[in-house]
Amino acid sequence: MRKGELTRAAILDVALDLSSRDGLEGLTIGLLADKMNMSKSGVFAHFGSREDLQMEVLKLYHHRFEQEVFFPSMKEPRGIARLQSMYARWVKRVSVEIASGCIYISGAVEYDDRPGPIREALVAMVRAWQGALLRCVEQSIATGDLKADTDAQQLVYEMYGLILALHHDARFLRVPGSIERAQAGFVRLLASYQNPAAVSQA
Amino acid sequence: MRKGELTRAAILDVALDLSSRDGLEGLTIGLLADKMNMSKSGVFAHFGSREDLQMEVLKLYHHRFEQEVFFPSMKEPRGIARLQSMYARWVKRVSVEIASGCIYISGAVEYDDRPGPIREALVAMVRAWQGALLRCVEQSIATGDLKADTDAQQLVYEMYGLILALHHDARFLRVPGSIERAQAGFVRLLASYQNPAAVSQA
DNA sequence: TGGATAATAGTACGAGCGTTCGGATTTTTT
DNA sequence: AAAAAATCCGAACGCTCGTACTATTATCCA
Repeated sequence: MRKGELTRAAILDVALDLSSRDGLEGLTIGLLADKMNMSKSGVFAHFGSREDLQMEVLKLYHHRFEQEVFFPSMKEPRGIARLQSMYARWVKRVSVEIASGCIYISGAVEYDDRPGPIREALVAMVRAWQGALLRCVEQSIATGDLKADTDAQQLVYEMYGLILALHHDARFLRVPGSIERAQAGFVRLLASYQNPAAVSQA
Repeated sequence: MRKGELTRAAILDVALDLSSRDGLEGLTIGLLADKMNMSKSGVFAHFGSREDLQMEVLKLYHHRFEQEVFFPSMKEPRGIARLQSMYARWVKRVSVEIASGCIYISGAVEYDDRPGPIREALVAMVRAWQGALLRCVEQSIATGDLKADTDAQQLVYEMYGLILALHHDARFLRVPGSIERAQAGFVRLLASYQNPAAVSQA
C-alpha cells in the first residue's frame, strides 16, 4: 500500500520528464520502464491504461505550474504588480522549459485535432490559466493601473503570443536573447495599455 | 516516366494534407496509401524512405508558402506597405490553416528536440522567413516609415508571437475572433514603432 | 506492334507499441 | 510467524509501423 504509492510517484516524475521532451503523445511505457529500471508490465500496473498515465502526468504538470506561477503571484496585491509577477514567473518557468519543453505548448499542437479526455483536460487547464490572466488584467483596470478602455482579452492574447514566441525562438530555433525579447515585449505591451496617470504616479 | 511523376505529385498533395492535420511525424505510409487507393509498397516506391517523403512534403509546403505569402508581397513597394502585405497574407494563410494545421508551427514543436535533416531543413525555412521579415522591417526603417531607433528583431519577434497566438487560440482552443485579435495586435504594434512624422503624413 | 522499362501490388519480416495474464516475490497486516 | 495482500516480472498477444523483395501489370519508345 505505501510502497506502491511511492514508486507510482517516482514513475510519474520520470514520465513528466519524458513527456516534456517528447510530448504527451510521445510518451512510451517501454522507454519509461527502461528509465525506471522496471519491466513494462510493472510500470503499467500502476495505471489502468496509457491514457490514464498521460492524464496523471498532465495533472502533475498542471499542479506544478500552479505552484510555481499562479499561487505565488496571488500573494501580490491586485493590479499591475500581480500581473507583472504572473508574467515574470511565467517567463521564468518557460525559460527553464527551453531545455525540457512545455507541455501546455507542445500539447496545444499535439491535441489540436485529437479528440478525447486528454484534449478536454488540457483545454480546460489552458483556459483556466488564460482566465486567471484575464481576471488579473480586469482588476488592473479596476484599480486604475491600466487604461479604462483596455481590451483585456486582447492584452491576454498578446501576452500569450510573447510566451509562445519565446518557446518557439528559444527551444526550436535556439536563438539567444529570446528571454530578453519576451521581457521587452511585455514592457512595451504595458506601456501601451498603462494609465498615464498611474505611470507618472510610479 | 510521365505517369509516375503525375501520381507522385498526387501522393505528395495528399501527404501534405495529412501532414498538416497530424504533423509530419504523424504522417503514415499506410494511411497515405489508403487515401490514394494504392498499396503501401506502391506509394513507398516513389520515395526512397519515409524521411525522404517527409522532406518532399516539407519542400512542397515551403513552396506554397512562398507562392501565397512571400512572392506576392514583394510586388508591394518597399517599406511599411510591403510589411503590412506580408503580415496580412500570413494571417490569411494561417486563418485557412486553422482547419488544417500549419506545418511550420506544428513542426516547430515536433522537431524542437529531434535532430536530423528534417529539423535542419525546417529550421532553415523558418529562419529564411524571419529573415525576410527582418529585411522588410529594416527597409521600413530606412524609408522612414518606422522610427529610426526601432529594434527590428524585436518587432519580428512580436509579429511571430501574434501569429503563434492566432494558431494557438483558434486551432487549439477554438476561440472565435482570434483573427481579429491578430490583426488588432499588429495595428497596435505598428503604432508603437511607426514614425510619428510618417503617420501624420498618411 | 513488340520489347524494354517503369509502375504498382502482394507478401513477409522485424521491431515497437499497449495490453493481458499467471506466477513469483515482497510488503503489510493479523 | 503465518496469512493476506500488494507489487512486480516475464512471456505472449494482436496490432501497426517502415522497409525489402518478388512478381505482375501498365506504360512508353523504337
